[in-house]
Amino acid sequence: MASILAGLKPVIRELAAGETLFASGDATRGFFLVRRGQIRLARFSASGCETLLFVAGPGERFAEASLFVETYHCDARAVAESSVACFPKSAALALLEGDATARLELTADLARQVMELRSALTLRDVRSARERVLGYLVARTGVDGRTITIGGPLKDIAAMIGLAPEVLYRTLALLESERIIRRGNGIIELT
Amino acid sequence: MASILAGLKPVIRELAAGETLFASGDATRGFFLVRRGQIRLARFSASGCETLLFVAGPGERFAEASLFVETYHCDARAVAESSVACFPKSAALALLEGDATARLELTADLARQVMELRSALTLRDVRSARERVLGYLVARTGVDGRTITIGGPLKDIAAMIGLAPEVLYRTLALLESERIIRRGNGIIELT
DNA sequence: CGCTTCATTGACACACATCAATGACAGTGG
DNA sequence: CCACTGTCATTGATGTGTGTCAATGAAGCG
Repeated sequence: MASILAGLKPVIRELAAGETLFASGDATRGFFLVRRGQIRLARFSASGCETLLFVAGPGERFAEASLFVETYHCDARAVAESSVACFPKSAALALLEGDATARLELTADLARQVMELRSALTLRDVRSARERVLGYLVARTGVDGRTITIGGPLKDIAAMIGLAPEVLYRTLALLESERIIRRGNGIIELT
Repeated sequence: MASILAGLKPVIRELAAGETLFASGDATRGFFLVRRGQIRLARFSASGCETLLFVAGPGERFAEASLFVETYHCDARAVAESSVACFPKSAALALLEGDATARLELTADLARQVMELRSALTLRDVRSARERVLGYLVARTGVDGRTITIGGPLKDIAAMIGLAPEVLYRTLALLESERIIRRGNGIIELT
């Protein structure tokens, strides 16, 4: 990911909790990378009800698609005190036109995102918490096909796979009692 | 859209209703453009339940991401008797390296897909069937911000937003009784 | 040491999935 | 032209799995 950004000079912006980065209808300035904190992307319908689109955490990019449209189509607000890097639209597009490596990389990266999102979407259709957790674990096994390293709190995983944290805790405990998984320090192992 | 196709010689393939274009695990041949009919992209989880990813209609491309991986990750089946243009992988990749217009177009399309998939994923986090259906409807309103045109059976929409068909029927009936929506011939209108 | 966040387990209610029955409708073939 | 068949839409009844609330303990942190 860093290589795509290597040729660009981002503008660092610090945001207080609750501060707005951009609003729906604003002219697009470029895409962003979260350095610290969380940015909440949401859309408000005419009737005023809010649709949460995405919550971007550290290391995640968002609004890449803004490179190709004139105005933002959602609101971006900092959940907590945050720091984001802003990559200007014109520079990013120029890089895309000029640098063969960068353009293939961005395209391939977007393609990978599409596949990952499709996988995540498929996982959500599994009703059973047990099967969904197993599906997630299998999908996240490392090269040995057995070990999953947990980076960050379990409740983040719960949010990612669309379960209440308590349900995830219970399910993991159940799977462990069935000897299907073993849990260690920041590690889960399939048996 | 035609521009991306200008430099390629697609292979035209005719499909009978129900015929499979490719299956999960098949070696990628390239991406496709629907000329006539409808192609249904779906994925089956280990437990056998189906996730509807996309229904591609005339003029729509699909499986672009396959250019960057070795095997397909979903099934493509013709809903009705259809005709698709197949753009071979190698030729498409060569075009991507050479033609700036084609490259930007494909990248923009992938970026749009990422946005749509994120929206779909976010929608799944809405527990309440009522709110989820409303969210879907709001996201699918046309230019007037009020009208949604239904192309295809309601049960396909149910699958797309992760609800049992019966629940969608019930929810729509409820919303209609509350005067929040009006239903007409293949049309839903927000009030 | 408080204070906060995370993890864990228990109890409970409710919303959704599921099964079932019926009607509407299009397509098909005799 | 009319039974026949299949799919879709609709509504009812029912069970269960998940969300939610609550209480407790553990661990990191100022």
